[in-house]
Amino acid sequence: MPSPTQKKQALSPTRLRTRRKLVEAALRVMGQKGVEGTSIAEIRAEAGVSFGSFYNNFGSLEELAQEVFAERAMGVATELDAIPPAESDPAIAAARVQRRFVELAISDPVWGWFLLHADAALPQVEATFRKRVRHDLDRGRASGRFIFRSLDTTVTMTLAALMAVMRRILEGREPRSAAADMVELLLRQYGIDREEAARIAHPRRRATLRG
Amino acid sequence: MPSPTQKKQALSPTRLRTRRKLVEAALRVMGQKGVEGTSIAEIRAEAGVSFGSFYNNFGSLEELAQEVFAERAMGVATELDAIPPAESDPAIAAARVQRRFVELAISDPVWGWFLLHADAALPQVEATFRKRVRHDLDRGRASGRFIFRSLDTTVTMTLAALMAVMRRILEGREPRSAAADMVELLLRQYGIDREEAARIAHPRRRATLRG
DNA sequence: CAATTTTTTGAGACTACTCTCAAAATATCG
DNA sequence: CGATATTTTGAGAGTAGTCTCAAAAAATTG
Repeated sequence: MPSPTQKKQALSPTRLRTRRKLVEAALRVMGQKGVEGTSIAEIRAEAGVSFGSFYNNFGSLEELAQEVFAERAMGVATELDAIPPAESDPAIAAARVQRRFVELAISDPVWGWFLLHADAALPQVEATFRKRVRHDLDRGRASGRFIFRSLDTTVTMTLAALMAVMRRILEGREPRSAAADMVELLLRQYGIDREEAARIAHPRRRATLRG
Repeated sequence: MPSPTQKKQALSPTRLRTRRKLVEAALRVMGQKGVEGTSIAEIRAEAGVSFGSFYNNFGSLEELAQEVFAERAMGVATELDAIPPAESDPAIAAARVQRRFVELAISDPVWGWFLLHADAALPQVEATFRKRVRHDLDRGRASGRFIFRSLDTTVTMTLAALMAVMRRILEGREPRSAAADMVELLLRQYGIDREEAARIAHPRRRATLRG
């Protein structure tokens, strides 16, 4: 037994392969049926390993789900950090990150659906994204670019918008262009005026509005 | 057996009392554990009736959940329709309805939690509220008061905001005042400018903003 | 390659739930 | 009140899933 202070006892290649099968199977199955709607039996079957192997690697379904999220989320974070090499305008930076986040999910629906289900089931998911959004909005406000009363409420609404619009697009109920429309509405929330919000959210399109 | 065309064969008082017990038990238990996280066994126990009586009244948990929602939602709709006796400004009307909606839920947390869980589990819930929000926003846009690109996306974001802010307040993570802050941000989304959004969302408070 | 350690395997014990139905209780009615 | 119809009851059969552990298989090591 590894001592509790030892964070990672190097895992044998064999064990690592089994873990990998489970993590990948979990991403697929949980993406389809939700974290709570999935049984260990299903994941074990999809992964092609035995019950024993599941328990040899994870203590519960939730632990496995957390591992799936942790692995993928790290990749997404790296991707998002790489976008604006050095963008000084918080509005442009936020717009790019938000838009890319939604587009990542819709270009990889298995991940997108997993994320939506995990968001409802794992507190860690909301906490992770909340931290990042809060940081971005706080900087924008500190610089005077964003104007709003409550940081918490603005963060809550931003996260809710990201997830809801992502879901609607994945369901095929809204077009991909909804991502840019969402960004425009979020910028307005942050106190950016209508014309500028349109320009930033739709860099190429003419900023015409019905209304 | 009543013919399928007959919508409602009048239910006997005895049967009605059993239904009532089940509906009220379901509201409580599902509010706490979620629609999907609740078993028939739990509700039956909470209601103090037998398994047989459950099946004599409802075909499934989901059917019972729908009945709970249908009954309560009707009451809420009536309440919301009664608010602005004749408010012509769509912005003021929307602000009042949205704020009252959140306040209804937080003043009756059992209902609030049921609603949040049901929103995730029953398609009918989202459909019901969506219809109403869509109607209100569409009128506001037609009158020229609201300006936005996509009605669908704006509706999606509004519903997401209502549910998310309601949840955060019920969790005790945001103050009750978050409801008004939310309304202010939603009005900005609809194209109302900052000063006016502040005035409408916070009728009594001085409209001072940090930023 | 034989001994040792690690990992996998899956049948089986257990738990939790769903759904049924014959009998009992209750309500209704002439 | 006695006869009939309605409703409730709960034990029990069936299903689906969790978790365990002794034995088998595979990997590692001297």
